[in-house]
Amino acid sequence: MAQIEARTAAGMRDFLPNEMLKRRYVISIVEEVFQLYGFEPLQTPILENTETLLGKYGEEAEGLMYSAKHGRQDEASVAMRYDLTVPLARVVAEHYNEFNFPFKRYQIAPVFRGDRPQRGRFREFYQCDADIVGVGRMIADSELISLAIKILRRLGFEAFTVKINNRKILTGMGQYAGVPDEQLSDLYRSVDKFDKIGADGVQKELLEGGIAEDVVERMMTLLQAGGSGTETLDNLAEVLADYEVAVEGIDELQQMATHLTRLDVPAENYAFDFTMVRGLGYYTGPIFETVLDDDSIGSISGGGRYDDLIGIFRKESLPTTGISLGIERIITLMDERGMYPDSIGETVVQVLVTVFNREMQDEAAALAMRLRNGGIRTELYMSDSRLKLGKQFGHADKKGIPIVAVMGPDEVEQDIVTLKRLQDGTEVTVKRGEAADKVRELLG
RNA sequence: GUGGAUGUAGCUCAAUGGCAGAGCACCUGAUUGUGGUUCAGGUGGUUGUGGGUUCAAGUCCCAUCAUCCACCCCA
Repeated sequence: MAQIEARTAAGMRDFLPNEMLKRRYVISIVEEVFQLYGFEPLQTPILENTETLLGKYGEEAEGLMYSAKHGRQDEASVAMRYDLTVPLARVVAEHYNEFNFPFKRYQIAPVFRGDRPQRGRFREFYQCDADIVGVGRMIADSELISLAIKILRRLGFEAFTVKINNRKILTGMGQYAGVPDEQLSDLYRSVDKFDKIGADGVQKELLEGGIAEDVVERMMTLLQAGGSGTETLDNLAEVLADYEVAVEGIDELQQMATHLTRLDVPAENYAFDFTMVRGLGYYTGPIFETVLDDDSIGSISGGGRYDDLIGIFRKESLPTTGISLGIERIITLMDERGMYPDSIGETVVQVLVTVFNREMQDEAAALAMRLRNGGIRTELYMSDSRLKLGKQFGHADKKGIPIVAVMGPDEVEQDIVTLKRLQDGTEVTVKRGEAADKVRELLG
């Protein structure tokens, strides 16, 4: 029988133990800060009814969605979630009467997209979302930005900027430019490329899109008017004064600027950027995106207000805003920059208890239990081949276990144990009863 | 979905159409109470897969699959 080739499916990854330790470190910090801001955990199924997921996107979503089949054909079709936002909207509608609003939840969980894999782009990846349901005021959006900044700082990032824009302003600009509604998405797409293709590139695309030359000229001026001061907004408000929706959007950003100061967000950490669009069609108000000042990897967090989404599942919608941390990118960056504390290490094991020979097996097991009962993460050596201390030390070394315990005939006779710290070769003998405390001391 | 590049040992990669190799990793020993360093030896291959050209194919041709890169898209 031919062997089956051992490999993950396209775009899927294994996380081996040493990677898991890093991922868990990042996730634990993110989760801790979510809770500091009063968000509560939520878990939803990986599979949802296909109808739920198709919700708003129809055929658009179909191309990227994994459908899930089983032997029975006579049930409603289900598919794997491609984000955590649509399931949240479903949860809110389904459990509406069980919640007190505002409802603040976070969720860190895998999602699936049948995209073609590329660097930093996988078919299974983690999303890390915090959302506030039931508040239309700008304090909610502002708190999300404060939250994201707090998390990034805790993880060790310093030079970054949250770009802020408002869909209402973009809509107003579209009206100002005289772009018909059905061409608005083309306009946004071009504007969004500003970082990549520059002002000239955007200008060219807009002209090719059939927008009049003088309008393009004026739009280019508007787009490049970003900055963190509210005077930026004032200037924009003058130009767009005739477009109600734009005025509303500008006013929202002005409110946010005030809130952000109160929420410990310094002016150098955010900027209004009218070229920032974000792809999602469901945003209705403020949108935000975080980029590192010293790396071109793209955004490491993003979000915005989507007041209409819950309306897909309920007669009346609820104002909602949310933020998503690009945790896969964040982890990639932290790997590249070595931003993990040394304490994470390569293994969870703190001590390897060696087995001197088969006769000493029970003594070794007893010592392992003594250490475990003392709160030390302990591996008891086991092997089907000949027991050799050198091999056991080698095992500890390769695995990154910091301390090795040796208990040979001499130690048993004197009721002691030899502990060796591999890193610097420090070796001590202690009474067995004091082993756990001594290990803790050696670990520093 | 479009275009390009690359597939050789577990990993990183060599090999003018002419005996499939190196480094690292792994295993054994030097070392029967101690890892890393060193030294000696060893395991490991249907060269992604299927066809074709040739006396001869890792190498050339076709197809296919996979990976990577740039687009498209990115809920």
